[in-house]
Amino acid sequence: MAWTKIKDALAASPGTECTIKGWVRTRRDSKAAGGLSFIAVHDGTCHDAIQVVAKGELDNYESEVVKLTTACAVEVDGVLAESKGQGQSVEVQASAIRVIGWVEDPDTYPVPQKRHTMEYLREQAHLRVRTNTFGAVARVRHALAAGVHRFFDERDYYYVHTPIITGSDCEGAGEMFRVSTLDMLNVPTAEGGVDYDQDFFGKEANLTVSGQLNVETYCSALSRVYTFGPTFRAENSNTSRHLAEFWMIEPEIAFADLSDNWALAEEMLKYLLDDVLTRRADDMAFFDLRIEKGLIDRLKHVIETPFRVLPYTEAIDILSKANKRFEYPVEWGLDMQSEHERYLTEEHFKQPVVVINYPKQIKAFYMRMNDAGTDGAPGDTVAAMDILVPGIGEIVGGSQREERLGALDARLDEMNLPKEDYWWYRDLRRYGTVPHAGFGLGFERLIQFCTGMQNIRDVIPFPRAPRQCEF
RNA sequence: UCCCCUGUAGCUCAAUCGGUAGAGCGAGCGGCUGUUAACCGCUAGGUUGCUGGUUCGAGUCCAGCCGGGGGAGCCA
Repeated sequence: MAWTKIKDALAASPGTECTIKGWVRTRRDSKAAGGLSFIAVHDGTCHDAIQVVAKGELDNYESEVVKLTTACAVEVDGVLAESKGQGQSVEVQASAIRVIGWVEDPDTYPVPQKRHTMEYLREQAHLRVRTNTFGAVARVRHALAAGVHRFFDERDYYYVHTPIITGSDCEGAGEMFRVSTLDMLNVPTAEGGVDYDQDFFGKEANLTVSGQLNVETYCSALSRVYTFGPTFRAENSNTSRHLAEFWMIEPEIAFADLSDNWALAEEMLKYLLDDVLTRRADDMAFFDLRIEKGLIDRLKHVIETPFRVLPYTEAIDILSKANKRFEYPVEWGLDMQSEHERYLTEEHFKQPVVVINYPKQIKAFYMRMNDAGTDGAPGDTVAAMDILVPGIGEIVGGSQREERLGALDARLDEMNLPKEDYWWYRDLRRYGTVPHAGFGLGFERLIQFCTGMQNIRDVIPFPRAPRQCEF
């Protein structure tokens, strides 16, 4: 039962006896000295495969070893030795090779050892993790997720499991997926509409688009909390930066204002970048070499540079004076478009930028109203922030929340939102309300930022997007 | 949802003005070599996304449908 992980075998001393288990990447044969084969075997425990050296004297050399192809599963007994060849320090001199699982038809194996396009591999999502690139993405994704929990745990933030199914339709962050057990061919009606009273929950239910409103309730008792789970948006967006199902990290801090908020976001991003560069140095070196040249330097630059904090009003000023023709208009009160955000973070500042204090009309009802005249703005602003990073654009969106019941109600009225739908959210402002703030970080966009992967569908194991729900 | 590009061997792509379907990689077999993006030779592999139309003749032109990609919007 006991065997050695390839990660450990590669770090062990020559002379060590071991058994490894894994899958064949490549096999190269030599006729020298009665037969000699070099088999690269990987088991996913690290980026590299280990080289197994199989000699012709093995019992099953002619019958099995020389017939091994990419993806065959094998178990190898042997002793570690300093490699006589270039390219690796140690290798396994095999004393026995047992084939655990053959590839039934190597000619039609969908992921042979050759170059593939990302688009093709996306159609082979169940097999693509066997490639260098997707194995590295999977390990980096894990490292980032583990880093998120460690970061928060070290700072006394509690992980709160907010619900996936939500009965409130007031999250207001986009189109939702309906959850229902009603017979679609025979929908019960009442008063001209669907009678949701007969549905599973006795009311309309949807998949969550954000855990924020729920996590605020726990923030109002535990002080520092976060959620980290899947969220769902039924938007018909077809881009390399959007998914219908994606994971989001949403901390919420009590007794905090907007500056505490971006400080936490900046600290977390830098912590995670440093963490992944250290813990997954092998995979990050691969991304730097094969996916995006200069990736590691770019990330180190982000770690070392303080984020630039920029009021929205000032950002509009910079954009309107920029010597650049934009497709969309730049005007105070309009939301910034991708091209504007990209200009600020990629061309003007060339570093992550925290844009704060947006006009209230382009932001959500729960964001805290700023005092009139903040930043010299010509209109009302709210304590919102977006963090923009080169290459991705918006990676974090957050705000200080409106903790004053009167101001919150005024915003609900302004936006024609029925107060009764928000009864439990309003209760938080009635019973021991405190200033608090939080943000959402798109986990897949963070992985894109860390790996240089161009398409968000390639940093999640099984992407869900419009007309894409295979596997 | 909008704009643009695209669909040919397992994969990546050629195929001139509409005139008999090609290569590389991968795979199989053989050769060579402590090999490592190995190398050399041979072999197999095709309803050109689907349906219809124009034509003596369609991978190529036209229409519809389906799939894939890039950009935009929406956002994280």
